[in-house]
Amino acid sequence: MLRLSTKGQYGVRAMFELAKNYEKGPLTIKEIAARQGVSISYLEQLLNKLRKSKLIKSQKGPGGGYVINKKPEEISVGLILSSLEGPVAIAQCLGPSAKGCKRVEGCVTRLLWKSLGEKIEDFLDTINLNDLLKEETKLLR
Amino acid sequence: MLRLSTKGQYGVRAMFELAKNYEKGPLTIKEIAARQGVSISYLEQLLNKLRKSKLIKSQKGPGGGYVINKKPEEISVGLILSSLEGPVAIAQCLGPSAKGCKRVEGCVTRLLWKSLGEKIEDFLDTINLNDLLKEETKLLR
DNA sequence: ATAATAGTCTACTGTTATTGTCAAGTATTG
DNA sequence: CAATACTTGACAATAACAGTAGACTATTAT
Repeated sequence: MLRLSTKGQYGVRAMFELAKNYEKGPLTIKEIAARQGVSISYLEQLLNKLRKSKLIKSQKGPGGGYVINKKPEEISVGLILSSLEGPVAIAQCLGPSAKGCKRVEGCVTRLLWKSLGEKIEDFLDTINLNDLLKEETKLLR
Repeated sequence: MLRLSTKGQYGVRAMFELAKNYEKGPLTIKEIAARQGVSISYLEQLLNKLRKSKLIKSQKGPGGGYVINKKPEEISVGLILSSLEGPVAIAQCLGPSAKGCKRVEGCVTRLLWKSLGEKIEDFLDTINLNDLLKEETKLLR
């Protein structure tokens, strides 16, 4: 239960690659796709969304590619995921298109999902790309 | 993102109804379905799973129905959800059928999803049906 | 006994979201 | 101006979800 789509997973991994590379200049989509074993076409869509939410910027032409648009410590995993998949919405009655559920008032389970959602978002917002970078150097040691 | 299926939502609500009723004897599936506005056939499947994991017991024949099999405070929301939908598995590489991902060692994002999953399970395990009952009386006051 | 009640089980179907692929086009640099 | 690389939108396969249907079994009250 509560599976995250591959979109979110690939997206975070791509951002992680970009963060690792951000002082060396742009990374081509081809390179990112190769490192992750994902198709270029699919990755394009994700990077597109991330670019539109200003988390990354792109540079065309030879030598171009993608770079993160903020420092790694300023980009939380929560930001990445909400750019790609919208806000956490455990139940429909909590999402942007809330409708149908007539028991909004006094609905105990709704409160439950709401507070779970908040817990998750809090967690995701406290973790940024720099944390992941540090985590990796720790693992490789 | 991270939507919970209706299966989980209906299941928790059904268990909540049963908890409210548990001292008054069995509740028929018909009654539960009516209170929730869900079809009997669909609800059956859920109650079946809950019965198989011993969270509820059933009684056939006139006057029969379903009753919870433990005290409300002994049934956590986490238990209910994992009976219905299996364990929390944010990413495939964490689930029971983990396969494909060759970067298991040193995969930073995998650790991220793992600890998120644990956070979620911890939260769900700390909340039981009695908590929800108390919450409701608070809301109705 | 037997009729009425109530749960059990399995198979099937429509819908929706996910997970991609493809192709034609646009912009930038050397 | 050619090579490189990003942009966009349409489309298709697959899987998961959500729900329906029907035939069956067990229990109780009369």
